Amino acid sequence: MLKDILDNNENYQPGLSIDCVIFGFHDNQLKVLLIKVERANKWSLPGGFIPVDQDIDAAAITVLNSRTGVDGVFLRQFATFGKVNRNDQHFDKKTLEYFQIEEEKAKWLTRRFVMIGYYALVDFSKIHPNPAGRFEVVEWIDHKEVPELILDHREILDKALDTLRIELNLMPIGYNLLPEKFTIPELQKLYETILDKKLDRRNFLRKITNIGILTKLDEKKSNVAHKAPNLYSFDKDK
Amino acid sequence: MLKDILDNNENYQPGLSIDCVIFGFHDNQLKVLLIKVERANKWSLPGGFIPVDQDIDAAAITVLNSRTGVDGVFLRQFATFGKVNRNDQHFDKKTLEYFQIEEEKAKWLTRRFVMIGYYALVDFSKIHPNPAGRFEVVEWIDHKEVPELILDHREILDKALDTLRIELNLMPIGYNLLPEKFTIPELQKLYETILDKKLDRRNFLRKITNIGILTKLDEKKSNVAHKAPNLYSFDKDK
DNA sequence: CATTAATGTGTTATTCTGACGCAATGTACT
DNA sequence: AGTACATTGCGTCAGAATAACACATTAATG
Repeated sequence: MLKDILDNNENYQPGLSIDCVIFGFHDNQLKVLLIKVERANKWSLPGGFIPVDQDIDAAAITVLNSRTGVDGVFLRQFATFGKVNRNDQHFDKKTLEYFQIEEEKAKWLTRRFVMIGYYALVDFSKIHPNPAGRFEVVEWIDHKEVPELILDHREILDKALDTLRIELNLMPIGYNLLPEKFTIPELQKLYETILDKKLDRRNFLRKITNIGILTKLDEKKSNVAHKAPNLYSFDKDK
Repeated sequence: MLKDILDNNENYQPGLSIDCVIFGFHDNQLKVLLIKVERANKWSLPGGFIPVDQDIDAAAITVLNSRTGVDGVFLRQFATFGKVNRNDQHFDKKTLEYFQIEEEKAKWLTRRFVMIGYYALVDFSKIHPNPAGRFEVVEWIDHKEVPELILDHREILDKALDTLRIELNLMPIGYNLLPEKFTIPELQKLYETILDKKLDRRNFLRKITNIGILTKLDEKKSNVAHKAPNLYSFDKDK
């Protein structure tokens, strides 16, 4: 895969890559999809290169799709990172030998890479994390327990979360992270988890219903302890 | 200059450039700094390439500084543009011949360029637009009278303005565009011009002073018609 | 059938916002 | 000199949005 790209590196935008911060919500935790390749001892954000004949937005969709199998979801560019030392320390001599990459072609890979960051919001229940190969691990990790990441990926993840927090107040983002039918308490937990603070139940309900994008379904959640909460769905027209 | 870069193109990030949307405020107009090179019939945003040994933020500062002579001002990345057709149609055959650029090196220039957009807020009164050479025109143009621009520069300018409008509500941006001492009515005109709508004098005063970042000076504007307005300055501590 | 831990609905006080009234000031004109 | 006038400075008030809190309702559990 990597070797394919290097062998045809003239088909890819040089010194430029895309990383996706993919958020999901499960067990009242905000999860991030991280990958770890064999031989590496640190995790990283899923990323990819940019074919010269693809818009960068399209390339980002490709990255997201290849890892999660979904498309048509919320995907948004949030920042571009280009510190001088953004070269890929993964690819030291030993690794290059291991992958049987010729030194000449390695130059394409080991230069400074400018990275365009996207973040995505996906419905956790619909995703089956998809490793690109046998030597790769793809996993959902609670954003509060993210281990050390390669390069500046930690900084990038933080920036993505900052952006998410700001945009959460500007548009009804939350719905992308939940199944089609959901309860208000679930939605509130999502907001609380992202914003990392407690919200008042009653004020939250009023605010969220006042926006007018929720449809109250004639259906209640079953098999739950205590009072069964009503189910809602997102009105896509608005 | 361009030839210098091409002759040493290995020192520059390939397929990547920086454009700056530089805003100023004068005569109650929001101005944008645009440039026009000889032989071109359209205006464009000031831009530049990215030295491989410079952070992209540093490269943006260089672009800003080379055109305006100032630094240390508000400069902020707002988006990255990478549609497939973002190649520089400036450089058709005739132009390349005119600049005596060899075909081989021209390839470096005529490929698809991904562009990182920054916007800057500068104090109009301190700027002396600085053409890079004899064949270049640099001018402040009212944002409402911007002529047709090259490529997607119009779209980029619009996006910069959108971002400015949003961030105007999030942080006290206005001050970067005014001289050290200014009056509340001046500040209000600035807000009205950026947001393109009338604001109520009294409500504006209340809101802006409540933030607590303005210092009322013991000084009034002189030589003005009618009642002399009080001067304020920006409290940089906050 | 009472207990319990949730959900659904309502009330009140406070703050924020928008719309407007009026006096104070300094220039310009007669 | 005195008056008209445009603009600034300060205040008021009603309505909307927000925050804090009380109480009744529901359904699983023992």
